[in-house]
Amino acid sequence: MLKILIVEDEKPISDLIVMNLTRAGYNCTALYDGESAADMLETNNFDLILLDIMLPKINGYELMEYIRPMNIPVIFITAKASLDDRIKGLTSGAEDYLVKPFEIVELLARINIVLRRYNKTESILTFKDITVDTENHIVKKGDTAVSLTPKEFELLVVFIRNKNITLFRDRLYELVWPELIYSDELSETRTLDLHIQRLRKKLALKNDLKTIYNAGYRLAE
Amino acid sequence: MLKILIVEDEKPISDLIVMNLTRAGYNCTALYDGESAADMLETNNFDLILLDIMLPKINGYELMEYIRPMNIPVIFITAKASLDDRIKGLTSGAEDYLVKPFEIVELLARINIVLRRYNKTESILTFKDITVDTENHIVKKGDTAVSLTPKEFELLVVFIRNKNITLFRDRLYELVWPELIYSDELSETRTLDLHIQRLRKKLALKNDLKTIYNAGYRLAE
DNA sequence: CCTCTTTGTATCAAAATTGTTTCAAAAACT
DNA sequence: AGTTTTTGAAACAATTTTGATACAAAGAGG
Repeated sequence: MLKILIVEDEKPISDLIVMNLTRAGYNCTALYDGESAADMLETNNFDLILLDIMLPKINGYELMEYIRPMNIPVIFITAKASLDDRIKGLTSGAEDYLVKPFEIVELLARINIVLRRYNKTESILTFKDITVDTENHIVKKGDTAVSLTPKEFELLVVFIRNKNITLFRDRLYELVWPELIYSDELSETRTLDLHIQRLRKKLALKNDLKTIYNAGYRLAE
Repeated sequence: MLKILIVEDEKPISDLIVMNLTRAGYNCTALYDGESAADMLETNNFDLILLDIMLPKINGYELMEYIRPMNIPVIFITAKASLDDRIKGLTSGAEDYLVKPFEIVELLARINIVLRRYNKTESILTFKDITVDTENHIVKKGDTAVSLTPKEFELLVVFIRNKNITLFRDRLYELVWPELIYSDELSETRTLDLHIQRLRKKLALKNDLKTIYNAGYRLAE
């Protein structure tokens, strides 16, 4: 499980982030000032840091200097919308930044991008009793191996990487059948439905992989 | 919660705006001159600014120059109805303008439009114990998920985005059944009533979603 | 109280969307 | 080349959503 450190002094915001990242499958640690963050980094390893600029004791920029040699990706969180800050944040070594207030979905998307860039994507994904080894293309339901075709495998990975998020039909075609999105009739093909059906059958996902009528599908716990 | 900055030196008008916007679910900050507005913008982030033209210290146009690089949408408020001002207001980068005295409903409608144009619509809406996640198409009453059909969902979103506002039948058809407004018989269809009924039943909104006889409906707390 | 207008509700069929089966073409593998 | 596997098209079935119809109930105004 990937570990994310959240350094944000506004408790409500921090809680919101922690709740959502936890639900998305990350191991979260929340701290409320720069000093304890520095301490924590002494002894613990993280895959990503979300860092507020305005912090008590040690501020975000100062902490950044401390983090840089560790080669851990950082996404800045800032309340200030000024362009200066944006530039300063990025040049000080952050991978990305978000301006408060931000959408959770936006945050999740940025985290995904940054982790991928750092090759910190997990090779073992899980959903309930389903385990997916993305490196070796092995899928297990409980202890028994399930053989999936390539497309089925891709689709499953997309769903697990986006669990609890509604994936619209368009989006799914974009992710799994990118070659189709510029051909005309996405609306007339039953391809997606077919693969959904196959996944549901092979992995007994009838109740977990939900249909969102007139929208798409969602893998929910 | 979306944050709106109101810069208006006439206290009664400012209070009126704040009261109504707060009731509509926005986080409001009221300031009474251009200088303190500029200060506030240094450190805080807003999703929209309502800006009076005639202000003490720094006037609206001058402040506008300051705001422009921040890429925050601005709606001008002006007591002057002259065409010159209209043109000047819009060309100086404002998204819209309102001439005093204006109707609150008008203001709310303009705000809605501008925020949508800037993609600053919130993805999580709430009304009492009802939560609507517009990105994931999830509706919850308390902790239990409620499944709504697409039209029901759209209608609910409209009501929550316009809570405490009476939505006239015409307006509701315009927003949820835009394809119908140019067909003739809106008056003879019971479609809206049906969906209202369904929303009331599914979400126990009998007392909150009120019928305004000979007008429309209002979702009120 | 009566009438007219407007709104609420139950029922049901049409329309839209999704699920399923079958099967042939394409791709991958011997 | 022959076999197996994978993929998606086509056709059809099932399900869900939607709105029409018809009638009941409620409000307004005399």
